[in-house]
Amino acid sequence: MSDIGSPRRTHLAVTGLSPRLSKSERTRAAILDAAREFLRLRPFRELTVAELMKSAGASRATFYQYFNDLHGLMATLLDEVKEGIVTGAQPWFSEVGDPAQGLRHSLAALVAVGAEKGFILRAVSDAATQDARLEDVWEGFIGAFDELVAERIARDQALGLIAPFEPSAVARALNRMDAATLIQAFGRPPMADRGAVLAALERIWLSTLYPDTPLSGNVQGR
Amino acid sequence: MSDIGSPRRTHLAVTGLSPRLSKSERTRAAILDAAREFLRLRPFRELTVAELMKSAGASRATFYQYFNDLHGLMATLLDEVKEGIVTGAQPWFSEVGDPAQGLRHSLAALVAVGAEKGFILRAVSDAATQDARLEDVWEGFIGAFDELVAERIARDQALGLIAPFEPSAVARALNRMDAATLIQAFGRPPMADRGAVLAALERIWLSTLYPDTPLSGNVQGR
DNA sequence: GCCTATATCTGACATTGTGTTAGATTTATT
DNA sequence: AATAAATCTAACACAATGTCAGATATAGGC
Repeated sequence: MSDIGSPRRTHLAVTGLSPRLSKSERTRAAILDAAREFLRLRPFRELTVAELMKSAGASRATFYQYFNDLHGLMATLLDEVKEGIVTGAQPWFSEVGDPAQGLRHSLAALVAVGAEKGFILRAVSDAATQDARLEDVWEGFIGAFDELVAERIARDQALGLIAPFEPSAVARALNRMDAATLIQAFGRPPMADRGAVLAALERIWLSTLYPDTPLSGNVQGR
Repeated sequence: MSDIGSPRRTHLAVTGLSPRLSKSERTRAAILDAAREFLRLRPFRELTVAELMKSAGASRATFYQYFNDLHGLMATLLDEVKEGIVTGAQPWFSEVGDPAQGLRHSLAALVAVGAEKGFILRAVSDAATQDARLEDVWEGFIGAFDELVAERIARDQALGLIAPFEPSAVARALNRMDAATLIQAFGRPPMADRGAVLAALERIWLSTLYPDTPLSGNVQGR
């Protein structure tokens, strides 16, 4: 959790597992909804607090009750995406079954999440450019995968399943490729073809790490 | 040339092939120098016209004599880098000699340029986030390579040198990888190790396109 | 239904940086 | 010295931010 997002908080009436959201929870959700709705169609650079809060149906001052600034809001949106990506990546990381198959499943999940939340990834990476703290959050997010992937590669190298090479630079490059590709393909309308994107990433990852695995199905392109 | 950069221009005293720069040429160069100097160490988000022109030794108003805004300036800086990259990429594109060797040379040149001008690439890609016109320029820059690479792949596929697959998505992914990797590695201090970056890119590109080529030298990492 | 804490609203403010302009002044060139 | 080009100063309007005080509304417990 990135902690960037939230300012002074008041009592936060936690009425048990209330089926209904408290007033402040609803307001907060309305702001996040409005932001998602906006960013699905328009770039972060055009987002202003005033317009956002008009959509959210509250006053500009209220925004600052819930977020320090727009970058804090973006950090919150990123947190939402994190989970989906982390769990989607499990098949390969979990190290059960055929590694190449696991990698394939992980990539498929990554592309699925990317296609759904790509606009958030784009907005966060755009916003990170303008704010040192958010930039740290964003790079921490990607950097975490750098380490996981490098370690995963190293383990299969120890088993002789992957050729011996220094894994960390390769991991970094592949992860940047994924991030940039998802953002390019799904960061804004019009969306690219999911299958084509998946096929490309699969080809590159598998060729690099498990070159003896036959590339399934769409060998001839989509 | 991106045309974004320049505003109203006056007479532009061209005194033949003058060995010395005219006054306006010197001012313009001073601005660009100051920008490069700044961006080598600090991110684009911290660049302001006032501070830039203090370093350049001219008044704030003068800036607007030469550039429409900071994004225009960035477009100009990008133009400088373009050339180096395009010529560096020749070996593979030119299609003489062993393709895998050509690719290797092209990648080496790319990494060399990246290590030198990476901070400009980072600054431009950061700035592109904030300005629709510059964003177009930046994406056009990368998109141009997407097409070149896709065509180059298609040609070797026709010769049976590269496995058959739909080239454009792969080209896009590999190019995004290169851009993001160079920016990550060399976009700001501290700089990454050139050799390690080159080895990683080489491995990925060659595995994907020419998998039967033995990976030279640093197979075991550096 | 009342009361109180919580949340919100309005309207204003100072701040920062942008891009433009007018008119005076410097500098280069011939 | 004369002229044109380049620069300077100083001011302006503008957009957006983040903050604040005080008035007002609203939810939920009693």
